[in-house]
Amino acid sequence: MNNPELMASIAAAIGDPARSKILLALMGGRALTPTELSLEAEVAPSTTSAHLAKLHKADLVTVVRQGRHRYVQISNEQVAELVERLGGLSGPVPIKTASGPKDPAMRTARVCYDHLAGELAVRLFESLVRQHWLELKTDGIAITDRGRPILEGFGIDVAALERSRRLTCRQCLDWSERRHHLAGSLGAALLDGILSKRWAERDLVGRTVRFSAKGEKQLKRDFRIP
Amino acid sequence: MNNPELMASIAAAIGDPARSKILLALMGGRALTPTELSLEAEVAPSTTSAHLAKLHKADLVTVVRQGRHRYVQISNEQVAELVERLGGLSGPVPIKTASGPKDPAMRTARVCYDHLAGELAVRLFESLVRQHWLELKTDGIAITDRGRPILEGFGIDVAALERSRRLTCRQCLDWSERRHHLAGSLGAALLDGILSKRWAERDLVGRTVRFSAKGEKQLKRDFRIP
DNA sequence: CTCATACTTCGCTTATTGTCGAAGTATGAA
DNA sequence: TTCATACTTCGACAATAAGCGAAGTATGAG
Repeated sequence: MNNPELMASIAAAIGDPARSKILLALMGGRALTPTELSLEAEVAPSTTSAHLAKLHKADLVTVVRQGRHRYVQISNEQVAELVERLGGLSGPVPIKTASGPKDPAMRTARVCYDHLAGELAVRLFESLVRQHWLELKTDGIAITDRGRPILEGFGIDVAALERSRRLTCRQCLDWSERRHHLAGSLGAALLDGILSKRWAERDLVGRTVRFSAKGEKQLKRDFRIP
Repeated sequence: MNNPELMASIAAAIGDPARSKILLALMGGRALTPTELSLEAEVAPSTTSAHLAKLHKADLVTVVRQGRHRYVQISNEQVAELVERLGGLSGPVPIKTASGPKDPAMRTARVCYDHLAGELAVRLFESLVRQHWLELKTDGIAITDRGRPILEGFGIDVAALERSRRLTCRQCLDWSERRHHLAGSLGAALLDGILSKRWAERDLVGRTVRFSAKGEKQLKRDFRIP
C-alpha cells in the first residue's frame, strides 16, 4: 500500500517555488548546471545547492559531475510524468517572455522531458494509430508489423528499443491539448530523429521546438498527418 | 505554461505526513468526517482542522456540512489521480493491520477513488476491450455499439453517462499490477453495480473490496473474464 | 604556478509550520 | 432547557525551512 511518509516527503520536496522552478526547467529534457538552475529559480547559488540536495535526497533528480561542472537531470520518466501532472493540475499560465507569441509555439511543439509534446505530437500519435503502425492495447501500446518498417525507415532501431527495459510506448497526457501524445523510448527516438534530420530545432532556452516549414511538411507527409 | 508557484503550493499542501494520510484515507472514495480523519492521521482534532483548511485552500478537498458534521471528500478525479501517482511513485509498503493477509486482498480488488482497482479490475478492463465492448482510441476510450447493450444489461444507463460532462472512460494506472484499470464515470458505475448486486462488499474501514465466491464467478461469467 | 570559475558548506537571520490543550461555537439528543 | 458531541479558533511552544553572504574546496584556463 502507499506509504504516506514517503509520499509526503516527495511532495514536500516539490513543494517550494524555487524547487518547482528547477523541476520545470529540467522538464525541457536538458541537463542543467546549478548555476543555470540558480538563474531559473531566481535564488542565490547557495540556496540552489540546498534545494538540489533536497531534490536529490527525494530521488527526483540525478547529478553527474564533469570536471567542475555538475549536470542535473530529472531522475526518470515517472518523476517527469508526476511533474507534468502537477503542472497540469495547476493549469497553464501565459509565459512572460521578451519576444513574440511564445505560448502558441509551445502549444504547437515542445519537449516534454525527452519526447515531443504539443499539437503536432498529438496529431503524430493519432496518425501512428490510425495507420495501424501502433496498436493501442490495455497493457500498453505495441508497434505493429506494419509500423516496424515505417519507423525503421525513419531511422529508428525498433528492435533495440524493444530490447530495452524501458517502456517503448507510453501515452502522456498533453496538458495543452488535453489529448495524448507518445512518450516512452519510441517517443524519445522520434524526437531525436526529428531534431537530427533538422526538421525542427529547439530554442536555445526553454522547451519550444520549432519546425521549419519544410520540416513540418516532411513530418506530415512521412507520417500521414492530415 | 505551468505555474511554479501554484504547482509548489499544491505539492506543499500534500507534503506533510498527516495530510498525506488524510488524502490516502479519502482515496477510499468515502466522505469522512474530521474526527475520522483525525484518527487516520494520528493527530489532534485541532491539528486536523488546520490541515483540512490547507487542503481546502489548495482545492484538493471539498467539505460539506450536514448538521454538526462535516464531510470531506477529494475534490475531483484529477486530484485523485495525482494522489494515486504520488502513491505509485512512493511505492507500496506492507499494511500493518490487525487481521490477516490484507495486502493480497488489496491487490485483488480495492476502491481507487470511486472505481474498482486491483487485479480483478485490470482483468475486467482487458476483457471489456478484448470483447470489443470498449474501444481504445488515442483520444480516449469509447463504448462500442456491441458494448452498449452489455453494459445496459448490467444496469448502467450508458446514455446518461455519455451526456455527462465527466469523462466516461479513462485509464488509470494500477500501481499494484502495473497495468491499467478503468476509471471515469463508467468505472464508477461498474463498481456501484458490483456493490449493489452484492457480488462484492467493501470493508468497513479501508479500501479493500471483497468478492464473494459467487460474485466473482458472476463477474467473470458476465464479462467473459478468463 | 596563479588566477578564475563552479559549486558547496557554514553560520546566521527570519519566517513558516506543526503540534497541542483550552476555550469557544454550532448542532442535536434527551 | 440542559448536556453532549462535533468541530474550530486561539495562544503558546518547538521545530523546521528558506534565504543570504562569506569562506572553503575542486577544477580548469592561462
